[in-house]
Amino acid sequence: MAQATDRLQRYLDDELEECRSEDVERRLEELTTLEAGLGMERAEAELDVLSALSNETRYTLVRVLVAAEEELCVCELNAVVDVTESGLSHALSSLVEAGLVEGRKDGRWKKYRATNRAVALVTVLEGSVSVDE
Amino acid sequence: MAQATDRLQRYLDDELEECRSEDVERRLEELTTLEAGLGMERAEAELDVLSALSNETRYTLVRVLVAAEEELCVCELNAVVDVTESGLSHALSSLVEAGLVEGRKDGRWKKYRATNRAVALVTVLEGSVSVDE
DNA sequence: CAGTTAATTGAAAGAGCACTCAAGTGACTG
DNA sequence: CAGTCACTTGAGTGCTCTTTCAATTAACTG
Repeated sequence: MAQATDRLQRYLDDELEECRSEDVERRLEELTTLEAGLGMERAEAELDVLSALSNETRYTLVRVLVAAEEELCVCELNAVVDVTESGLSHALSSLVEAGLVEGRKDGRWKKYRATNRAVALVTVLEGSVSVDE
Repeated sequence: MAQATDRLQRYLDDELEECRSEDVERRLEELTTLEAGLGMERAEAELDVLSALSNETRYTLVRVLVAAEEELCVCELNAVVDVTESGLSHALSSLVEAGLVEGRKDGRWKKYRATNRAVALVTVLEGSVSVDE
């Protein structure tokens, strides 16, 4: 990290006309503040949500449940993803943990539906990712 | 898959009063339509974006760049993440590929800034992930 | 133009994940 | 209450992905 601050010092030397070591200190502090920004634990929670979504099987499940706008049975979801029953169960469990779907037992069937969080995220993703790539 | 459709048949038998094999066919078709929904290539693009974001190093970089609201030099970014110079470069390259940041060379320094896509996603994430977890 | 500096690239190791298989739980059914 | 069915859980394994090291490119500097 010593070398890293050296480089930062040279950079600030370039940007500002002159640069004292206090300027480097201040810039480092600014950067740290940016990173802290919203709390660390919150950033971690967001990362958990992203991790849950960033997998073909799980993202497909979420997309389908959001599009369905109703709860679907595990046996129905089994038809849309290409994994074993067990794999599907694991996937759904991750999504529940991330707060992206909710499960409800109905007799011997189990039904899942998308949460508001899932709807919001999928909507923005579909809006912000354009076709040209 | 034969067993899977058997289960779906029994499920629909339960849900509807009666159920013929055509009903199963129809339901399967509906589910496939839900999955196809927006094009497959679009879903893949979205998944690429999610994969790029779902990593601590990369997500931190995006959050910082979004919060900064200006371009930052690689040497500044080096101060906020805990990887080698090389690791940082790899991370930024992934983010560029996903359309989440843009790079610009300025003399011997290189500066990166967040794209609109990144701003939109981070904003929604921060909004939809509540503190209570 | 030789030397230093900023950043990138490729290869290879190490860690982390997503599957599957086998076994288990809870709920209906005859 | 024994059997079947729907789904879940845990352990193990192969594979992907992140990171680092070493080498390279590109730009300024004396």
